[in-house]
Amino acid sequence: MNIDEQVELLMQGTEYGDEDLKKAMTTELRARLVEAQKEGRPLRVYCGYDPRTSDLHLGHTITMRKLRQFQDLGHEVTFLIGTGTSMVGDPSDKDKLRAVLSKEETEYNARTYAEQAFTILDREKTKVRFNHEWLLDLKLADMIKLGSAFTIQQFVTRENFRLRWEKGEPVYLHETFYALMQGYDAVAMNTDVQVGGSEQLFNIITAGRKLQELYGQRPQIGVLLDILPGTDGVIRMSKSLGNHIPIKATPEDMYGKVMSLPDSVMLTYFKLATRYTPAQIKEIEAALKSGSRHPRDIKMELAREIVDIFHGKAAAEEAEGQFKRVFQEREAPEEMDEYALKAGATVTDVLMGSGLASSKSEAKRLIDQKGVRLDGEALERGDMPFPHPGVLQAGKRRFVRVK
RNA sequence: GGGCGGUUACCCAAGUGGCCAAAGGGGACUGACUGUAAAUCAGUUGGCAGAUGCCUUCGGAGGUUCGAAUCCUUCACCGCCCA
Repeated sequence: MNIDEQVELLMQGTEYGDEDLKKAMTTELRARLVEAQKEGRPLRVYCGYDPRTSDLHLGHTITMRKLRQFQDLGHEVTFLIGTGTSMVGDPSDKDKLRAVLSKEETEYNARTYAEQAFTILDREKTKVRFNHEWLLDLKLADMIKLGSAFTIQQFVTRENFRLRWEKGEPVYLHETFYALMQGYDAVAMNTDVQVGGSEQLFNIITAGRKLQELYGQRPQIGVLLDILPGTDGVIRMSKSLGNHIPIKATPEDMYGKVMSLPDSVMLTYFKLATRYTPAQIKEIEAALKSGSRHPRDIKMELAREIVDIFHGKAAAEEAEGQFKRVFQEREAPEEMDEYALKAGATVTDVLMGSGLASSKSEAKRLIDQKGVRLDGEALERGDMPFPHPGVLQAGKRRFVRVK
């Protein structure tokens, strides 16, 4: 891959919210790549992860995908776990104060986090580091030096703080340390490139670069990635909003969730969450625009790719097969949970016993809404004895085989 | 330390003595439509019961009242302001 192609790949999916900044970063990245090649040294690249959850979703993986691209181009990648920074909690993408985590929680999360990250990163080539190693040893004198590079105004005008300020919510002093601490990570590791979400603009570009200069280093290049929307297609993917695709989801579930995305975000997904190259994505974009390919088929390709990444090709194909059966042909899936019919059980009993309904009222509601079918026929009453063994269906996609 | 305000169902949020299982929005679920969706439309969204019936819920505990999410006491947590 030549340098131009490398730059195109590495800048794929980035979002700076400002064209000039994007141009500047692209130019700097290009220059640094040329230089590294000439000197025969890899770039030092890192991304920091806040170990406040152990349950990763697709949104968490987009920076890992980017790191992997650097890795594949021969650069040195550090997976940095924010054991020090998490004591503060990044205020960047929240309009609320974040809870401070205990050391135990943090360590547990960090371990499972890294483990899941290796479904994307190359384990052999990845350095894992913890920023408490250098952050917690900082002296007050160091903090003063770091603090001298920033003004109160910079923080007050930051949108997330400003909103809280205006709403009369507290903004704690220690929250402002976060940017300094993250910036210092770049200094401590003397990095060339830092990858992060676009909400990391302040931390990476303002704080990181400024502090590196303060310490006589060359400022890093920020590779800021666009936000991955959740399954609603609009809001950033997050578990608390319930619009996430967990990477531990079963292949079938993952495939179905991807298919439920609105068409409008398909390309974003290709750019951020798949192994596709810029050239391949351009092709898809063209096919979509000209109408030469059905959007549904393109989305199926996306779903296949994403399931493949986490579960492998075979599982992806199987998930696709099941999806076609259940949704396109409206038939029952091949594999489903089974439930042993007990003598004298009513329809309601079976719905509850098999977990299709969590209460009798819910069972009744489902039946009233014509959402319950046995072998394709709607059941009318909940209080009648269960007619006969067969495939029991609640809604469109929940099935149980009653024996 | 002082003054004031808050705590409601999955989330946000209305409700200031009976008409409150509790408005509205979001989310979720069901149905129609469809390319699987999205959008749109209709419905459901505490539990139990063969209907207008009963039980549990409005931060915790206790009290006033025929009757409380609503009033009082107290405890806990949170916020704002003044020092």
